[in-house]
Amino acid sequence: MSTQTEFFDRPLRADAERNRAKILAAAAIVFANQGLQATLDEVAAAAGVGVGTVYRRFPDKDCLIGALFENGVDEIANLASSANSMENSWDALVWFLEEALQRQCASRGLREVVAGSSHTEARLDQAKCRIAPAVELLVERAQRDGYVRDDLVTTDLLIIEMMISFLGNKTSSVAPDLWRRYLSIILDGLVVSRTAPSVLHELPDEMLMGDAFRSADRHARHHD
Amino acid sequence: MSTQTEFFDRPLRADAERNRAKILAAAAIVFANQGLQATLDEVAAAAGVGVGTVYRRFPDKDCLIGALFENGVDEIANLASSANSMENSWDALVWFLEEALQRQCASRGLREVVAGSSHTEARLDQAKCRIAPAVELLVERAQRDGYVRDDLVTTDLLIIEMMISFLGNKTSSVAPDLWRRYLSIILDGLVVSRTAPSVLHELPDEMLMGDAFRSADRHARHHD
DNA sequence: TTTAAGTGGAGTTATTAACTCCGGTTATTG
DNA sequence: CAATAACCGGAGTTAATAACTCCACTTAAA
Repeated sequence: MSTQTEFFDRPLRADAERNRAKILAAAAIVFANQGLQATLDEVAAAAGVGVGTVYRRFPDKDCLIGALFENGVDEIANLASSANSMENSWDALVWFLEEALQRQCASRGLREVVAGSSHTEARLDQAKCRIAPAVELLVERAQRDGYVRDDLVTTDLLIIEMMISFLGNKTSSVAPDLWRRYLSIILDGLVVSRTAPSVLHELPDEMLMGDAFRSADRHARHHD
Repeated sequence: MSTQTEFFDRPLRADAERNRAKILAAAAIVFANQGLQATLDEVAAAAGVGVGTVYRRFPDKDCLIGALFENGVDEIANLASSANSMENSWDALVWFLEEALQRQCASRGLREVVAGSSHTEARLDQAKCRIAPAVELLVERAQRDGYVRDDLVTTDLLIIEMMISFLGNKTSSVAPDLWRRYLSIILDGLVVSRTAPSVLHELPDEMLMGDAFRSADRHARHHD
């Protein structure tokens, strides 16, 4: 993180820069838990500053969202690119899904930015648009190499990511890694052939039993 | 549908009963498309009556939701029970998932009622509680019979249903049967062994290519 | 010491959605 | 064909919510 905000402007006063950092840190947590619909008043409270301070540093909500998530979205796009330069195409696919989903499942805000349409920031849309083509490449390569069933369409992967990250957000407060179970199951459904039971991925440990299930969405307040 | 609303009360006047039916029909459509957050004003408009008429027949929103979805929730619970009396336990599981998901994917309101916690109607919760145990039985039987991998936990199925129905709602306006693709993939991931590629379920036709994907959630306005 | 920069948070404004109210209409009944 | 009780529409009320502003006060830094 640089110690100043805009390169061609006077740097912020020390306390102002400190507050800016507090705001971003608080916003990361608040938006991760509640999604983009969280109030800037809540962010301010979490940061221990007044709303005014938030609005002085970030003209409006979208700017804060932009500043907060441009790295995250970019990072996911980069993951897909990096994966494309791995030697084994199946490992690349799995690696990408795990890395990308880990991030999106841990932050509802990030998921909504990647999946959604509810912001004005051009830089986010721009970064978002880099994701799909790279993922499509990943799928095509894994198909060519005979790992992935060939009736799969490249967009299927994007949809699967969307499903899993949705689930991940819903259950993150109760069982942060639960989504890995369903990723495993889906991966087993994507491969071309499985010769014996032993080839099945062992399902990740973390699971939800009985009552814990019901409490899962009582935790995730607000909408769906 | 009976021609009167309450058995021990004077029957409604003919026009009132007609309007009641119109309201329920309109509400079914509106809640299916928009989810439970739709306004009763919108329902009234869709029914071609005034809001007052809606509120005269249904004291509040929850009552309308209750009247509208008790059948639906009950029906899903019954599906699970019926499935349990089918001879082949794998067919039973698949049949239940297809039937239940068809209903929940076609109505965002129904999905929210089944998955969610945002209503006051006791009758709905009551019916809802019948679903989980029946599904758990289904899973256990299919596992005992060696169809389903035994590291699966019974609640996994409920979570899978939740994931798929979420996706189904998001894409229903663009590709109503798209969810079937992902059900197929997941089913392939649930079975204990697949001996050859030919054993893979053929993925359902309907798929989403390129641009259609982006437009999918622009259609599904509101929230997630 | 001076002052420009920064701060908090009460207050403003706009929107939204649930629900009420009442003057006018219509089905039913004797 | 009244008479009337039931019903109707939809403007209006109320309450909540969230984005954003404003200004009297504080503080870093030159």
